[in-house]
Amino acid sequence: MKGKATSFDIAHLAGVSQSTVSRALRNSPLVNQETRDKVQSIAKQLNYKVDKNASSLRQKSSKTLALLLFEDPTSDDSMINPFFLSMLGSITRASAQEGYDLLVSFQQLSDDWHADYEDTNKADGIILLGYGDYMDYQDKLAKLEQQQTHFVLWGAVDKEHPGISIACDNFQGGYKITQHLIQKGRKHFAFIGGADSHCPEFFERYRGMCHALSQAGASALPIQIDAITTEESGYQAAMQLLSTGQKMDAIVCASDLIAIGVMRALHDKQLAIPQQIAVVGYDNILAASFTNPPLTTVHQNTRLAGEMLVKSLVSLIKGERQQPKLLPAELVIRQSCGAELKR
Amino acid sequence: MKGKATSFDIAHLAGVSQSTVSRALRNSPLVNQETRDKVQSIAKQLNYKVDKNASSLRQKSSKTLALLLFEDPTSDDSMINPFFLSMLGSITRASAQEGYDLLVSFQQLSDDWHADYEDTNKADGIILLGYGDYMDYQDKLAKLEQQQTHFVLWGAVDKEHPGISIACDNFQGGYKITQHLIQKGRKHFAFIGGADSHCPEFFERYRGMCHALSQAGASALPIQIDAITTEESGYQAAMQLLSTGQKMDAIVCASDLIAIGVMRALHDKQLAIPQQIAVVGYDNILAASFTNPPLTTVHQNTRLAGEMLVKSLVSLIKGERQQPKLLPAELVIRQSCGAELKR
DNA sequence: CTGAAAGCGCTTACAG
DNA sequence: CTGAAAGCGCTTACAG
Repeated sequence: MKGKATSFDIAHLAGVSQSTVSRALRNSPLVNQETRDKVQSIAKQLNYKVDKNASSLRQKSSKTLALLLFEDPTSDDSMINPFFLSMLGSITRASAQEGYDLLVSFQQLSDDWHADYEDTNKADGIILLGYGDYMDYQDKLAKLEQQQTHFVLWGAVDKEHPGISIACDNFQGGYKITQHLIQKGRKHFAFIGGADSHCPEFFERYRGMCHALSQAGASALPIQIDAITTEESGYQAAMQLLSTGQKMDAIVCASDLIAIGVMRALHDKQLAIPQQIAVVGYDNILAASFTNPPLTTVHQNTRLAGEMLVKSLVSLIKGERQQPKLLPAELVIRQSCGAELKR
Repeated sequence: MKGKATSFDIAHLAGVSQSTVSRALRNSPLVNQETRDKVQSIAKQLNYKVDKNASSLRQKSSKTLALLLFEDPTSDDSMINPFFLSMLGSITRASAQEGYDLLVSFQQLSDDWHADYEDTNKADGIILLGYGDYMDYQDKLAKLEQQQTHFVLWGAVDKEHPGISIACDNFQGGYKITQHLIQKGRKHFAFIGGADSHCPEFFERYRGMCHALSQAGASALPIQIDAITTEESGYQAAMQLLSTGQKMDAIVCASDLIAIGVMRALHDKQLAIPQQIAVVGYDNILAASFTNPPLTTVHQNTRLAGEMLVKSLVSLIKGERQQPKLLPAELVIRQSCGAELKR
């Protein structure tokens, strides 16, 4: 036998028609048990595998999902946020569980989004993941929607924007962690991370924080300084913040990576964490439990998130209607939010 | 126009044959510049995209690579080793750069390896990644080889086993880090991690260590305790090690995750790192720079590794012969290997 | 430079 | 329960 076996080869050997082979291999109840067994055993012997290209072409479905991770335009290619890597892991697992293959690709926002996976019939649907400037890609989402692409989005749940999104409750996360700091006696807050609609996830965290603050009777809004999700950006932002000379005893960061940068800045300036300034993060990446002091943060259940994302997308592909979903945020208390203030 | 546009629709609109459309879209020099432009502009208008299933079926090449990450059988599904996640990132990037899509999947070793990606023509080649018991999958590799699957393997470069492998020089890494510890005055060594042919990567690191030791005139072999690559496993192994009561002042760990567990054990036992016992790891994951004290480790250049893996595989697919490749290991000195011994 | 035709390897109505 | 046939949407020899 030269080259790979095809269903015709099997048909020939089994003495049946090729259509019957196809049916038998797909376990069609239409075909006689005996014939089916015979065909299947020959297929196994020949190490036959159905050609997915042919099958997908014919069925107009590839049983494949595509994961698009878009990255902060400014982040160097050195490192991807560990949080997304962890999401990637859980999405991979969830896809396999649902019987779908997973295509993975990173997108620089600058690219001419070649999210062609569905247009080219390589994937049946797309999962979109990543922080980044929401305004920049909003019209790309609209375009996807208009082309009737099946897709789900990780991030901010928002009725306004196109597509189904799954997200952790960022407002709740920001609220909870701030409330905790207030209980610990903190009074003067700063927030580091983009707090506007360009960054809806960060913005929600910020709004949650403000809510907790106003509930506690704080008069002033917290100081806020922009930063993207990198350690360096967090470091720079903290330096800028400190140079203002404003009084503060707690810094809420939009992500753990930012928080790690902030802690480095505070160490450089010889400010004690948490005695002088408490620092908290968001995401609960592995490194957060090893910082000095260990970082208090908000955990997002990536396993569950990946599952929801995949399941929703699969439902969408099957033509079912889907609702956006909001997952709870969990506070992880470690030492960086710390001790009571010494007055 | 109902449904997606096909090359026939374009042919119709452009007033040429479908074959010409196909040629024009692939920029064939055979077709008249004018015709080509016309076809391409119509295609753009219709938002036409070639169907990859049809095209792959016809060309017998999918321009897709598959990445198979196999995991430690015992590791819970909670976490993938950050080192592999980082490899995954660089492989994704490298694939895109080479013009290939990337299919990602995790394999439990227990599974009936459905590495069917190439058999089903869904991928042109496979990248294999992961620690794990080498003996367990050796025959699977042999089978891949026998089926003439194109694949590259990350891990131990070894003439014996089937397939092309790319690896960091684990022997060199183990050698360098041990040598460094010897210079710092350490005398009594232990190694934590599987040191036998089931785990060729760890074994090489171990052998590098032994070489440095014997070169320095150490008489005895280091104590060695098995552990898989998880924090918990490292913790357990260290506890076991400490319970032996053996004299030691340096623990060399086969991975950072193991080292992190070992450090936790030493803290629990109130042993000062590095004053009483130095600890070093391997992989240079992000968390390693935040441990207390920061972990001395060996860095593997994942960006380069991903590139080599992808490039070698692509060459293999093109029918070129390939050689295994060995990348250098880089020592990353932090504080856990530490201060001079106080005597 | 262009077109008509064959064929990649399947799945699935249609007819029996 | 089975077979002959059509067709998924391309690419590429072949002929002109």
